[in-house]
Amino acid sequence: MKYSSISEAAAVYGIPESTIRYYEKKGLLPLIERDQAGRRLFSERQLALLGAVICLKNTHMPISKIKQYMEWIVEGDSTLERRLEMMQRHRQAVHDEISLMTQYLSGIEEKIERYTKQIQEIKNGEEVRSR
Amino acid sequence: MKYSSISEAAAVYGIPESTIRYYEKKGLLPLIERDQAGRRLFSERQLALLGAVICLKNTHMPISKIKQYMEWIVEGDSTLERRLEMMQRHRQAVHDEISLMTQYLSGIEEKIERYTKQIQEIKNGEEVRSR
DNA sequence: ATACGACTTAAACCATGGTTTAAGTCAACA
DNA sequence: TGTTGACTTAAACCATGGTTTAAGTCGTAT
Repeated sequence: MKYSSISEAAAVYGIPESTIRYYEKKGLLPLIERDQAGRRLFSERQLALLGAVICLKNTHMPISKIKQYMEWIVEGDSTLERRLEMMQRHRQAVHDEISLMTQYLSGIEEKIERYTKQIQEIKNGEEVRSR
Repeated sequence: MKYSSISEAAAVYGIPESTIRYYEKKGLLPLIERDQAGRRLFSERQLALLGAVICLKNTHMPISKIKQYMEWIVEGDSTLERRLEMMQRHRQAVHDEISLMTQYLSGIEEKIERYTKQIQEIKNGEEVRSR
C-alpha cells in the first residue's frame, strides 16, 4: 500500500500542513498511522477521509459535528443509521444555504443593472451637453 | 416620513440590536439620524441600506469591503463605476461559491445513497438469517 | 415624584477556525 | 561525523464577527 507524507496530503487538497495537524488534534482525523520516526502516514483511505472532512468543512459543518461524524465512521456499521441521518440533515442545510445565496445573488444582479443604467444615463447626459 | 427605532429595525431583519450597533460602530451604517435623546432613527432609506449590508454579509463579503461600499454610496454618483465593479466582482464570487457548494452537495448525496444501500443490505441479511 | 422600559456608551468578553513560533528529533547524504 | 531538510510537539498568537456587561440617560404612564 502506498503512503503519503503530510506535505503530500496537504498538496493534494491545497491546504497548509498546519491545518491537517490542527484537524488531527481536534479529533477530525482518527487512526492516522505513523512511521518509526513518528511522522504521519496517509493511506488512500486516510486521504479520502481527509477529503470528506474538507467537504463538510467547506459546506459549513462545525468542527464539533465533523468530529462526531468521524467518530461514528471509526465505530463501524452500528452507526450507519446515525451517519445517514446526519448526512440527510446536512444535505438539507446545504440546500437551504444554496437557495439563500441564490436569492441574494439576484439582489446583487439588480444592483448591477441599476448601476449600469445610471451610468449610461449620466454618459448620455454629458454627450448631449457637450454638443 | 416614518422613522423606526433600533428595536423595530432589528425586528425587520430578525437580528439583535447589538449587531446593528456593532455595524454602525464599524462604519457600515453611515448617516443614521438621532432624536433629541440620542436614539437612532431609521428612515426607509436607512432600512434599505441595512438590508444591503445584511445581503453582502450573508454572501460572505468581509466587513472591511462592505464598509468601503457604504462609503462610496455616501460619496455619491462619482463612485458609481467603482460600486458597479465591486458588485460585478462580488456577483462572480457568490456565483463561484454556489457552484462549489453544489458540487459538494452531490458528494453528500452520494454518501447518502451509499449509506442507504448498505443499511438495506444489512437488513436483508438479517431477514434471511432469521428464517 | 417616581418607576419603568427603551434606549445610550465604552469596554470587556466570547467562539470559531485556524497560523505561527520555538525547540527539538530523525534519516540520509557529503 | 556533521549538516540539511522534513518532520515533530505544545503553546502562544491571530482575525473575524459579533455578544455581553455595567453604568447611565431619557420620556412617559401612574
